[in-house]
Amino acid sequence: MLNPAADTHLEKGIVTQLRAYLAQIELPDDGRLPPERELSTALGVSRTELRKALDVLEAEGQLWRHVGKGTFMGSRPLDTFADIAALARRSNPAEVMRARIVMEPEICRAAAFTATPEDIAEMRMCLTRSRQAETWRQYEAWDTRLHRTIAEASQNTLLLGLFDTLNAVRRAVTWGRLRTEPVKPLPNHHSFAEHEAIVDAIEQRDIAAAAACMRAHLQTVERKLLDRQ
Amino acid sequence: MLNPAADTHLEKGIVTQLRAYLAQIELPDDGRLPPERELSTALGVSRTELRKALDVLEAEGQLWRHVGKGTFMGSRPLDTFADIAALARRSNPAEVMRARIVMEPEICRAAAFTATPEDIAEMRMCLTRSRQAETWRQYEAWDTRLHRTIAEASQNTLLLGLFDTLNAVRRAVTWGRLRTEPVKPLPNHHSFAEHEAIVDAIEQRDIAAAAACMRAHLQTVERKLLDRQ
DNA sequence: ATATAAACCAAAATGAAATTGGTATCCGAC
DNA sequence: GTCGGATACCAATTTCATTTTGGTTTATAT
Repeated sequence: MLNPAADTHLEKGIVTQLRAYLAQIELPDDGRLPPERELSTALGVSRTELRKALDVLEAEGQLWRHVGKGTFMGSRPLDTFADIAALARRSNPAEVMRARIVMEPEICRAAAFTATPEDIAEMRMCLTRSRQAETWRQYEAWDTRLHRTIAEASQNTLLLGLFDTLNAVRRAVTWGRLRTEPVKPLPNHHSFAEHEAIVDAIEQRDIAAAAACMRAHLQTVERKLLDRQ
Repeated sequence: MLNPAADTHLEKGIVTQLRAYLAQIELPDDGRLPPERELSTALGVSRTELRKALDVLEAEGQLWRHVGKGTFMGSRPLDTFADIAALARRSNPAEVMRARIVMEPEICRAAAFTATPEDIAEMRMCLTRSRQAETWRQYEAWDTRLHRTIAEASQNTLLLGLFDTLNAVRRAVTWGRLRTEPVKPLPNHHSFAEHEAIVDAIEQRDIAAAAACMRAHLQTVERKLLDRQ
């Protein structure tokens, strides 16, 4: 290796050799090609050199790689974070509350316009059931269902899907000591009146009030989370 | 067991016994309760009888069960379809526009508060690049990137994830003839001024204006879609 | 200096084994 | 005969250890 030009030429040679190999090889449906360790012996080059060549092709966008998965021809599938677990891993309770405050009032605004009497009846049922709850767990179940019923009432599949995603992340995020203690919710719990104000606004088709009440409610929830030592 | 009334009474006794047990027991976060085999020995009843009691509570909606998973307090989680393809299949352009009008103005409002100068610089770049676009395709690329930069500027991973999901559905939904024709965007295209108003508002930290401008922009987009024959 | 081989790491896939709600069967008690 | 209890079995699901895979480091030789 006296000459750096010869060196470069050799590396490029591996790239072209790899290109030729990939052009002739029969690939499975998912475009996955053999693991690096196989490929290197098949091409008669060291794994280090093969990886350099793969780096080039990856930079060109001809293939993509992922640890544990393998190396694939074509472009990487959209890594849209629709993955609940991945989202929950990167997020935290503060973000969840902020996201709820951003989304739910507007969903509630839409729902005030589109909710059917049947929707509203279900909301009322959630209200009474949550008041009758004997444990925090039961209360939370009816609270969650109320919020989802409102999202359903928006009559928008996509909004409902986004709401569900948010909710799934909320459940998956680690709340730690923020969790409620195992005591029965008191009758003067702030959420009762706030929930009723929301449903009232929806029933009266007071669109602005519906959004405002939902926002106020969620802000109270957020504040209570911070208050708890 | 000479008396059928006594029989019935005994069964109800198991139900109330189970209710009392569930009220006192400490449940894990997911509301899962011990497997039937444990529960039956813990309560000193046969599995058959326990299952009858569980059937009652399940009919009441107090709990739900699933083979292999277990028995859980509360109501069955609705199968959230966070799957992009499934969402796109059930949705349509109208829903996509409505969802954008619900979400993006509020995300924009948050971004006006949290955007860094670097974020704003990137938004400005998107503005100039979209003006220079030679094709609709290029224009859309920069338009999409502008909207996503705004979502990034909200500094909320979860909101960004929801925005990405919405965007993925938007791309996946069938637009048909609503698609733009392959002509270069005209310099007086409505979006240019609207985009600049949005970025201006964000830069001046005019939170209300940022939300309002984004809402106005998306409403214009929606109207233009309807105008086109 | 550079390339190679080897070892190691964490993410992901894989597969066997255990768990769990649901169901059928058999047996005994009344 | 009917009903409850015990047992065994089934299929869906989870759990856990193992393997595979791309990425990284280290040591060695030329």
